[in-house]
This record gives sequence, C-alpha cells and structure tokens, in this order.
Amino acid sequence: MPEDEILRQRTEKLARLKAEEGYDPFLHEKWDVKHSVEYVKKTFDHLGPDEKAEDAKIVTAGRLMTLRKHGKASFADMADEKDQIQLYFQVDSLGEKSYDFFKKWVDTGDILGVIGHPFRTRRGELSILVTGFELLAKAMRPLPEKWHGLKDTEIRYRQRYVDLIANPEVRETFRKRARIISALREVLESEGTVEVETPILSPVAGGANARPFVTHHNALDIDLYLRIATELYLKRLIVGMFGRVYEIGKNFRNEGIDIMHNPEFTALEVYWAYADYKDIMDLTERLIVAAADAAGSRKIVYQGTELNLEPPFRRASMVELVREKCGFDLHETGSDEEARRFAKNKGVELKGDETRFMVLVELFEAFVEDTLIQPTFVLGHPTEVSPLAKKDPGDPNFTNRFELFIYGNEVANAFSELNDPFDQRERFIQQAKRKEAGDEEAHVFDEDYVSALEYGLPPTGGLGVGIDRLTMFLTNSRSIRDVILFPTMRPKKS
RNA sequence: GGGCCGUUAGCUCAGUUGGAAGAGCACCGGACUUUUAAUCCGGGUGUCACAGGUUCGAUCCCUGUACGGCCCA
Repeated sequence: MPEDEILRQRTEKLARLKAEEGYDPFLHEKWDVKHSVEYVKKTFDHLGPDEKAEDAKIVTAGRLMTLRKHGKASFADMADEKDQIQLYFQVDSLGEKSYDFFKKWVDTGDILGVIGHPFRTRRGELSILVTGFELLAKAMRPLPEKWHGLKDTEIRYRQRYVDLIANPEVRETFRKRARIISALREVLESEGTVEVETPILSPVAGGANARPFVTHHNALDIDLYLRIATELYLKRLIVGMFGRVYEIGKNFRNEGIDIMHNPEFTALEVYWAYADYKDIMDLTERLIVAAADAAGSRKIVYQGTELNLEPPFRRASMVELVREKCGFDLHETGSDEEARRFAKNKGVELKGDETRFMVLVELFEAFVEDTLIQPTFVLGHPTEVSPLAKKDPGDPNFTNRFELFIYGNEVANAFSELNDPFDQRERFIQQAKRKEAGDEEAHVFDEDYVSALEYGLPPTGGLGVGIDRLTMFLTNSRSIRDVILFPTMRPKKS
C-alpha cells in the first residue's frame, strides 16, 4: 500500500475513533508508569506455566510491536525502552466493551498504557494479562518489517527514530556510548579535573590542522569559525591558574565524510598543569580501561579481530616503527633528498619539497599505521608536524608527544605542551608560511594565544581523545555513523 | 576528487536475453478464547530513484543527474 494511502487510512481511522467513541488518544498528558518491562520480567520470572500473580497489579506502558488478534483473546508484544513483553487481551478479564475497543482501534506502533497481572502462558512465556489500558498515542505510519528489521542505511541514518524503534540493539549502542562518556568523566573528576566549556564560535579556529566551517554573526558583522579543537582555550585556562581541566564536546572539521570521519565529532581534551606526556600516557590507559569496563570488557572483538585493552599498552617510537616496517632509518639519512628518494622507491607519492621528517610521517602513515592493531602508543613525532608540542630536549627535531593507535586508527593524541612563547611564535610563523604556500590545513596564527603564553603557562600535559572512534571499538561498530545518532547527510532534494 | 556497486510496494527482497511487475511481512475486509513469523478466506496498494537517448515498445540497453554504500587519494 502506498504510504500516502496508509496515512490517509489511519488519519480517517483516528477521525472515526474520535467521532464514534469520543476518544482522542492525543489528549493524554501522562501515564503513571509504576513498573518497567524489565522489572516485570525479573520479578515474576519464578511463575510456572499457567501460573498467575493475581495480587500483583502492574502499571506499565510501551509501544505495540506486533499484534495477534484472535476472536475473543488476543496477543501483542509491547516494548518499552529496554525490554519487551507479551500482553494478553481477553474478553473475560477485560470486559466486552474494552475488548471490542482494543480490537477495533488499536494498531501496531501505537503507544499503550497497560494495567494487568503477570502470568505465564501454557507455552511458557511470561506475559501480562491486561485488565485495563489506555491508548496514549496512535501511530499514523507503519512500522518497518518485523523480522528483517530496518536495513536501509539511508533511512536508518536520516530517520534515526525509525531505526531506534525497529532495531533495539541500536539503542543499546547509544546507551553504551553514554556509559563510556560517564566513565571518562568519573575518572577525570576523581582525579581532580574540572569540566569546563569553551567557545564553539570563535574568530580563530586553532588547536589542530584542519579546515574550519565559517559562519557569520549579524550583530557584530563578523565571520566566526566553528572550533576544530578545544586545545588553545583550555590551555588559556591553565594560564589562568586552573590546575586540571577537561572538556567533552563537539568539534567541527570541514572535510570529507567516510567510515571514520563525520564533520562534527565528539572529542575529550584534558590538560594537567605540572604533568608531562608520560603522566598523560598513564592517564590515557586509565581512561581507556574505564571506558572498556563501562562498555563491558577489556578484551573485545572488533570486526572479527580480538583486541586486548588491558594495560600497559605497547610503547614504541615512530622512528623505530618506521625502521621496522619499511627499513627507513631516519638517523642514518643524511639529506631530505635521500629521504624523498627512499619514499619514492617505496611507491609513496610526494610533492617534492618534503623534509626527511615529513617523509618519516608519510612512511609511518603508509607502512605502519595499519599494522598497529593492538593498542599502541606511538612516541616522538617530528617537531615539524607538532606545532603545539614541546621539543624533546635531547633532539629538538622531535617532540615529547604520543598518539594511541587501536586497530590502525588514531584514538588519542597527547604531548607535553609547548609553553615557550618565543618558540610558539616561531612555530606559528612556520605554519603561516605553509598556509601561504597553499596548505589549507596549516595551523592558524593565534596572536592572543601567544600572549597568553607570555603570561606564563606552567609545564602542562595535554590529551585529546576521539570519543566516537573509541565508542566504535567498544561497541563493535563498523562505521562512525553507527555511533553518532544523527550523522551528517546530504539533504535530499525534494 | 577517482573507481566500483546499489536505488523495484510501508519494510525485506525476487524478476524481466526489451512485450511494460512479483513474494513474504505490513495494510484493508471477514472467521477464530493460549498465540508468539498465529492460522484460514478474500483484496495488490507501484512514477521499477530522476531526466534524456536508442527502439514499434524501456523497469531492463546507453548517457547524464540525485542519493546511498564500499574502495582508493
């Protein structure tokens, strides 16, 4: 039946319900739910076949997922937020008038308030014998098919509410996501870290190498950018004498959409005064473990691969890993030209002006990343690609930085924060040159941030964690869209 | 940005070497007092994504577009 026809039919049915019975389901404002389906199932699990808990009066509510209407006794499966139970409607216990109302007016998808007694059917299914009900809302559109569920990814993402009705496991994924975020907060709070909020709209979008979204403020008549990271504001707070701060929130990056990227995504950033990147590495392990425990287990299976999130995680330097995986030894490489030749021989495409340090990063991305399946801290990124990180005093070409990789993907990024305003200014100048040369992702020059550093930033360790990716691994979700309730989609032209 | 694949009923999917459309569920009408993919009887409800082209004839072949998916950069 065409959707228009179903809508028309159900609209007409609603009108008849109002006219013939004087009953408007949309007038109900509340229903005192005394028991969840989960509670009923747990509490009355002891009932044997054909046994009834006559003294127990259950008041619950939910959506009718399926209906099996018979002559004078009918069944329905009613789902609430977390569980599902069978309802039994019988003319003897409901009365003829009420039973007829049910048969005539109630459809699948409708929201029902239910009063009744728990009992177990002869076939052994715990059910509720309904003694009274209210039709709390009518469904005007049909539910997706009942045993294949809803598969069409386009409808699942565009009309997530339909997905959530049809596929209860999707609700569980998002409950897990909530538990993961709570667990991260608990760890941070218990370690004296204060949750703060920094601007999403800002005249300068810094803290990462990415293209921002631009918007316009009418009253001020200025363009503003949506933040691409919270980093620079959070470190301003450390300058402002906060000791430990964190923010969990959306970042926005004007880039493509794929299985690992959504233009808006959720990041956790943490900054601890007087800590270095090693302290932050330990903290990262505590956070990941807490998240894993909240989601269920430290030993997980992601897309068929077993992942062991039990710390300590492997720690290895980028230079070492690249040497291991493709034989490129940075310390044995005399010139940038030599490095580029090596990469080209390995089939890595280069622009031709890369330094040996950038070549290292290219080789890392080409030959190492994918191999980092088990959680691995990669240490020692070149200074050139780390404009906000403190240099390694032993070798200023490198920074005291690490990234955590799981299943070949970056999940966390952290470093000892650069707090030398002169060095920071110099790094920004280098980035500005790259921007001029056409690198749209080069870091923006943030004068106010330099001036904050000029007031004195204590030695600080900072961390960023991609919450969506972490959630993907912990919920065995293949696509980032499966852990974002309303992923970014191109609007449909009508 | 490039390549490949998909788009048929509300949902899940068949199908036509080009003669113009099908199933199950859902839905509508009827029967049925323990069903659970209830069953039985009756009913097909469609711009075959969209726009062109080829053809006597296109859902099918060709081109383009839209949206989605996967792979690559």
